[in-house]
Formats: sequence, C-alpha cells, structure tokens
Amino acid sequence: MPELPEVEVVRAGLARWVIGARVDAVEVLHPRVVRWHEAGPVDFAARLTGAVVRDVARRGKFLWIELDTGEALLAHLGMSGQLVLQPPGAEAERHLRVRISLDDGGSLSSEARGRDLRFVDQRMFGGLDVVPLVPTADGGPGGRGGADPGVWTPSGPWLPPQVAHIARDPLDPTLDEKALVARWRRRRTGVKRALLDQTLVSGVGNIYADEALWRARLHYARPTDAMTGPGVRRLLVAVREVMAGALAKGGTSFDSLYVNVNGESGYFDRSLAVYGREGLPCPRCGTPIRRDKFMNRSSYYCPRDQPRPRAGRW
DNA sequence: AGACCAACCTGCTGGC
DNA sequence: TGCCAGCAGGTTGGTC
Repeated sequence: MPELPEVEVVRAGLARWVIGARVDAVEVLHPRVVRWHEAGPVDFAARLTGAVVRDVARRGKFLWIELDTGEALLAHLGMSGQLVLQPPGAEAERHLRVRISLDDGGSLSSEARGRDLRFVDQRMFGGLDVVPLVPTADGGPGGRGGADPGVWTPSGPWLPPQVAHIARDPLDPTLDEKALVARWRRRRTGVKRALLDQTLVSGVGNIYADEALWRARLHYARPTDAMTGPGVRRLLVAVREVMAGALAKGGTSFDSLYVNVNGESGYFDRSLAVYGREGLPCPRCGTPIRRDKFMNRSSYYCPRDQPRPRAGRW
C-alpha cells in the first residue's frame, strides 16, 4: 500500500508527536510481525522498554525511530501496515499487532501525552524490528528528520543494516543523479521494472510508477538501455512531480487501509491520472485508460500517449 | 551480476 | 446463500 509519500507522511507525524517520549511497555499481539527480530518477541519488547525516542528517519519505504540506547525501532509497512497514535483506552483495532505504550514524562504536547503507538497490519507483509544503527559509507540515512513532510533535516550517518542496500529516493537532495542515470542506462530491463527496483532508486511503488510513466509519456516496457541521459532525467522529474504532489495532499488512500498517525486518509487519489482508472478517459487526450497484467500486478497507461516501445534511442 | 518470478498473508469483490 | 477465482499500495529469496 504505502509508497514514499505515504511513508513520509507517517514519518513526519511520528517526528512531530513522539520525539522525547519514553517507551513504557510493549505488547506483541502477533509474533509474525516481529519475525525479522531473530531473538524473538520477548527480546524485542525488552530492548524497547525504557528507551527514549530521539528522532525518526526514513530511507525509501523503510522508516525507523532512533532511540537513546543506540538502537532503533525499524518499521516497514508492507502492503497494509499502519502506525497510529491512540489514547491507551481506545478500542483495539481489528488487526492490531503491536502496542507500544509511550510515556512522555510531561514533556510532550497534550495531544501525544500517554499515547499508544500501534502497529496495525491486515496482511502482515510489513513488520517491526529493533536493530543497531551502524555507520555507513554513503553519509547518512537519506531520510528526513524534521516534523514537516519532506523537509530535509539530516540525521546522523548511520543506518539499520537491513536498509543498507536501499538506494536514495528521488526527493533526496543528496541523490547522485549522474551515477543513477549511468546505472539506469547500463540496465537491460524495462523502465517500470527499473522504477520499482529499490536498489536503483527507492520509494517508487506501483501507483507512482504508473503515474510518473504517464506524465513522462513512456510505456512501462520501454527498455532502459535504449534511453538517453536526458530521457532518464525527464522521467526522474516526472517521478518528483508526482511524489511532491502526493506529499502535499497527505498521500494516496483508496480506503481506510492507508492513514497517517492520526488515522486520517490522504486525498491524492483524486489527482491520479491513470492508476485504478481502467476504461476512464486519459486526462490529456481522452483515450480510455488501459490495464495490462505486468509483473504479477496491474499497469495502467494511456495507449495513445504511451505507445508500445519501438526500436531507437529516445 | 543481473533478471525475473513465486511466495509470504488476509480480506474483499464479483461471477457462477 | 455459498464457493472460488481474482485482486490489493511490497519485499524477499531462490532459480536461471
């Protein structure tokens, strides 16, 4: 479900409300959600209990809460995960998996005082872990530490080991665009596969890939190695435009499965040009949007603006 | 090394 | 009403 804009909205919400809070108690209601923590749920809870939140960082679709213990609570939302703040007495969500009780010691704003941080996840493709933060060669998380969505306030030069292979995202000012373009053109694959490859550029998922390809007027199967440098850069501009637009509207929600930390939906779904719009007119030319099965999922595109690839450089 | 796909889960919708 | 196929915003690990 959540792609970069949705994860960033969650990260910023957490940064706003939980920095300075102390973990009072941890309850793991479904062990599968902490399956990445090899030492098990009891150790998971013990490592968190008593820790104080220092910052909230992100790279691609991974986010982590930095703790004063030198470790971090790492989270990935998978397809259906949510991190929400609730009053402790609030009724348990149907798919509540982990409850983390926070105690602010009186230092937080009243809205966050004595809240639960809850991990809710229907399908459990997502999960939580408690991990060490290790120094990295590439100089920092690439995530954003501020409370405003997308505002660049870099955290320290360390990462959870599980995140080391994830590339920087298109909105990251320290993204090495020249190197990305070079890697992109060396790939021998289709342009949508490349967009979805988190080790090449991170944060792009099925929705924003289709939307960016529509903006750039590219068919999903266009070969990466036939693209020119300016062609790759044009596509990156389109990705940035779509993501920035989504961020400004609080992300994309088709239903209650995607919400921010306060349980509110974003409304970028109203701005989507092609995703989920099979048969509806292309906003640019009116041609009915088509849906193809591709990579075991759906690809939406305008058959007129995004014709199937032909030979030649572009 | 790089490309590609099945598997991991639950729940909802639509067709028969 | 029931059953079943198909589908959903992601990542991983395995094969080739």
